[in-house]
Amino acid sequence: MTAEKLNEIYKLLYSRFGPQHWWPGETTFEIIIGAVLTQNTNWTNVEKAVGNLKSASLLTPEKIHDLDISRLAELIRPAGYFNIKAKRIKNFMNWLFENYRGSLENLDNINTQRLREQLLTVNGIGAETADSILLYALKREIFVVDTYTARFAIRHHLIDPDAGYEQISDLFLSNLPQDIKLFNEYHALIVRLGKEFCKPNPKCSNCPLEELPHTIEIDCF
DNA sequence: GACCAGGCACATC
DNA sequence: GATGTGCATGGT
Repeated sequence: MTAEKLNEIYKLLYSRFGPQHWWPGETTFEIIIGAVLTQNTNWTNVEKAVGNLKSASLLTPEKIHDLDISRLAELIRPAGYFNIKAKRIKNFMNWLFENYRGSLENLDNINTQRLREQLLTVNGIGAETADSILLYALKREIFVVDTYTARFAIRHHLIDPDAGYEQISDLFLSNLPQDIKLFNEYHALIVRLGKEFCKPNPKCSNCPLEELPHTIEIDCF
């Protein structure tokens, strides 16, 4: 039941919006940095911050690891929360250098769940950031849950309104084929839907999913 | 000027 | 274990 519904929704979203080409980033490392920078922040602000790092030719693990934290904070200022995010990026770099000699390739040998647990030990990397890194940067079979995803799942009665992160992520993982490309595109399409229609305010109108039976719930966050 | 944006950790009850 | 708060820029 849920599986069919998720499949139907996916087809509707894909036919309406087409492929979203996620994650917008040229390298694995850029995607990881972007995953931290985008925490509770508009993507256009993240692009400015990433642009600053690129212009300074600093977008490699070695350079960021060596970079002075106050300089890093200054460069990522447009992404907001720049002091805390500079710390979080540094925490990730320290983890990478202490455990994997600073090489992202060395993560390839690690089992997905074990890697997820390790990422979650890094201060500043929570469930969504870890999962974004795992799916979009490291190409693991993981479904990312963000604000848009939670709002979408609740409004369409796919999940209990006070479900936690793991529960929502499990909804997709358990009812979709285990396909990295599908997980990638589905999440990106939910975000696209969220940006254009499924907002907290104003409420949904002219939503592409309006024709779906039993899926429209106007109130709730 | 208010509201929102691809969260997270920490304090407090 | 739930609930509240700080962190901050930039677009609408």
